[in-house]
Amino acid sequence: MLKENGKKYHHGDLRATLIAAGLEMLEESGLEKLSLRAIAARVGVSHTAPKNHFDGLKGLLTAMAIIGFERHAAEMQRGVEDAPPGKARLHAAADGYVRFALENPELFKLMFSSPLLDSADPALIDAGEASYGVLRNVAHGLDWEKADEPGAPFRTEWMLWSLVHGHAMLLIDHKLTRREDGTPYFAMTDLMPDFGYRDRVDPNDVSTETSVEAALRQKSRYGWLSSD
Amino acid sequence: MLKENGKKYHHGDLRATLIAAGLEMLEESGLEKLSLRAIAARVGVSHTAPKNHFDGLKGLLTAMAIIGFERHAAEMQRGVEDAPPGKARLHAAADGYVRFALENPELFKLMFSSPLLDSADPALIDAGEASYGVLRNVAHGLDWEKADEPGAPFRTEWMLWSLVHGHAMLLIDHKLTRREDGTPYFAMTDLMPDFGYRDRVDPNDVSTETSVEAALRQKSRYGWLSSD
DNA sequence: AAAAAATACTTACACTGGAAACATGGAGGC
DNA sequence: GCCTCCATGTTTCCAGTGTAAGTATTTTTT
Repeated sequence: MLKENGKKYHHGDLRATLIAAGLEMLEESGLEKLSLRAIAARVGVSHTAPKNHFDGLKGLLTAMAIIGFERHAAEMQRGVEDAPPGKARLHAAADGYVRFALENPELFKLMFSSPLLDSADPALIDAGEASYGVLRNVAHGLDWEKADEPGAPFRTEWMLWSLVHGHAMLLIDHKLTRREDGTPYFAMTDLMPDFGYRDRVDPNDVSTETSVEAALRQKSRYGWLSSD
Repeated sequence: MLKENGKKYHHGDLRATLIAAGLEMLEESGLEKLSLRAIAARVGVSHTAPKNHFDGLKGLLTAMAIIGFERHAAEMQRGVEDAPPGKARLHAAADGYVRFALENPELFKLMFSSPLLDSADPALIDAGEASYGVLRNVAHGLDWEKADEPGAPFRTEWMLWSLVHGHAMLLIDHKLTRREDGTPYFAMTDLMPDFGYRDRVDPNDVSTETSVEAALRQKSRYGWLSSD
């Protein structure tokens, strides 16, 4: 019933506890030093116990990345909802994207470290798409020179995503100088041309979609691929 | 003199051979599966032999990343020199940046995986700055709404770098759909607003530099930091 | 020729993730 | 109440990793 150390043989909610401990240790010691054995030890369980809940280390990391994408989406969505409709929402989403990356650098790197994750996990793909969807919604309001050229709206989505993701990555890797307090010198707004904004654009309206765009949308799941 | 297997005790040029073998195996099997022992085995040498030429695995990976930055710079520079002065050089450099990343995805990831590298290595920093310098030279010709706002030219450099780097990263991580033949759907030109271009801008002309920009330049070494 | 330095090897250690066999305890059927 | 089933966690073992210490060999210098 009770083991000599007072702990029960069955943990109760080992799966959630392992994920939480993993997320803690991830930001504490970095992705490189994270090990299955260390996480299990912190929880007070043998290093093979996680096998019952995850498919090895890769499975645990994947579960952690899913939480990451959910928080990432929430961080952006919160800003979007607090901002008035229009261009302010574009800026809120973009800044939220970078803010999350700066506040959770190791988790952010994990989320985009495909070789360590089970890229085929449907839950991971869904979480990633949901996160990307927030950015996608504001990108569809963007008005610029190439907003009506062939391949739009992917052209617009991917331009915005590349800009935001690149800035986040370069900041995390310490390739871009920051201020004394660690904040970036430029907000995403400062690095964006003064795009126009079309209000009330429905990203799911496919009535004007060309055949090429439709094929792209089917195939790409809005930019996310299910496997490498 | 000769060992029983016919090989000499001294290799001759072990350092260069290890780097070459590491670069081969990197693109063959990926960064995750790369090990010091495997590289040494391919060269036909004991797994501790590299210790005489590199500071452990981190040292070897750093040497490989330096080669990577040199090739990266060369790939961009080649395109720049073949293009006529002006905006064409911007496009050539940007496309070269992405092309290198797509042709050497594992090496590119290694170059920006700071925890695996010796970020303080002066040779690594120099190589990284030289590579960034190619992009920086064309960025200084860019003319856009914010080319004269506070913080320029860093504002312009970092905007361009973020856009290009983000697109390369997302393509490598298979987050953006590609064409059947593996090439991206959009060239960097397609993802850039129609920037104007000012010919004959000298990026090293500091005569009009503000004090803030000067401080940034001193501190950042043009965006590259020597340590994490 | 002798001494010194560079280079590579052998051995050993503390880690890692994973597989296999075993122990425990809760849940549902009788 | 009892008993079996099975989810859960443990123990033990294995192959593989990077690194350090001490040793052997070759080259270079003195």
